[in-house]
Amino acid sequence: MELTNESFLPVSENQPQLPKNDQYKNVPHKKIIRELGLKVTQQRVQILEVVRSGPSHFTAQEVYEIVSETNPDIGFATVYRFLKKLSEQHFVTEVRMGGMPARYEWAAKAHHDHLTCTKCGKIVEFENQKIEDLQEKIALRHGFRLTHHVLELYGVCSTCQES
Amino acid sequence: MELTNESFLPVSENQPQLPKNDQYKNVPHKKIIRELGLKVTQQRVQILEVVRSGPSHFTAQEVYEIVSETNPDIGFATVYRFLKKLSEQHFVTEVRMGGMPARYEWAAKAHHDHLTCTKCGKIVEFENQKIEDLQEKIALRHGFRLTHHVLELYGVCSTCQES
DNA sequence: AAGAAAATGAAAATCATTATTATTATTGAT
DNA sequence: ATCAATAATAATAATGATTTTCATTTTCTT
Repeated sequence: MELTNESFLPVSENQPQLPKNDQYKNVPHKKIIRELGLKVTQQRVQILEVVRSGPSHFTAQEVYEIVSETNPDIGFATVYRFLKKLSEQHFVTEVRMGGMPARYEWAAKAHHDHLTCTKCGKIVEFENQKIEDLQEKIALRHGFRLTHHVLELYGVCSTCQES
Repeated sequence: MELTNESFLPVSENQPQLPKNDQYKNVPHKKIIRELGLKVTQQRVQILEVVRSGPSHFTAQEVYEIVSETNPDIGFATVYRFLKKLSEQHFVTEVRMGGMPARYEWAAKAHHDHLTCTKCGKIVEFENQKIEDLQEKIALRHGFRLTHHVLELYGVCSTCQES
């Protein structure tokens, strides 16, 4: 496979469609990969491109399929390994539920939590500073230094309540 | 295998060692199984006995091993299937992390959340009514009827911070 | 007690995740 | 720019948790 530095990324590399409040908004993929202490490879850049500009909640399989359109030679394990690295260092958040494959989400943007409808799967994102503050307090009270958290609310959305 | 109704449960069936605030404290295992819409079997009663009086965070494997001491003929799938039923109806909470086996917890007791040390795995339980209230508010604001939630805080405990 | 329906145990099947390995690509020093 | 050292890759295979299958047994109703 022969790809020049320019050719493999149809979309601009340095300004992916990230949420406005992403603290890494203007940081190129390559820089992030280096911050992780990893070598910059085409595959990783391509994966980051999808992760940072694609849908907000994705499985490794989904990322793999999207990247495959650009680079049919990429391996699933490569995607998986890299997502794991990203989540270890909290660049992405990993959420596991039921027997489902893990879902990932670019986490460097402003933090938020999820409200999920158990009937239709609809996901609403929300943020609540009061809850965040209370969490900090609780952690401190128990002598913990907080690194991250998972808050997932489950319920039935208004549409599904009608049936 | 022949077991009478009396013999397979060395510990009293109707008053397991449950937390004081368990809303099902005085409800016999059998009644709970019926509430689930399931038939009452020895196996399910035995599993409930372990789930309700055993350790607070357990894997299916752990329950299986404990029940096996009483009933060596029980199958792992039976334990697994029943725990799944229990979690579907929120009698137990299922938490999955990393590639680890799912951990379950009797959930009918007073609700609480977890603060987990990512270094040593120590788990601290806490409850915070303010957070619960805020969650309700958020759900209502989005038109959801809340059924349950998962709040897991991760950090480093005081002991591990020293190293 | 008898029949219909559900549950069980054992095993096989599935699926997500991780490890292995031979090959290829990246990096930093020349 | 080129080279050697090192890391990353793709393709498997391996692992391990979870789920399904199915022949048999048990429960629940009548």
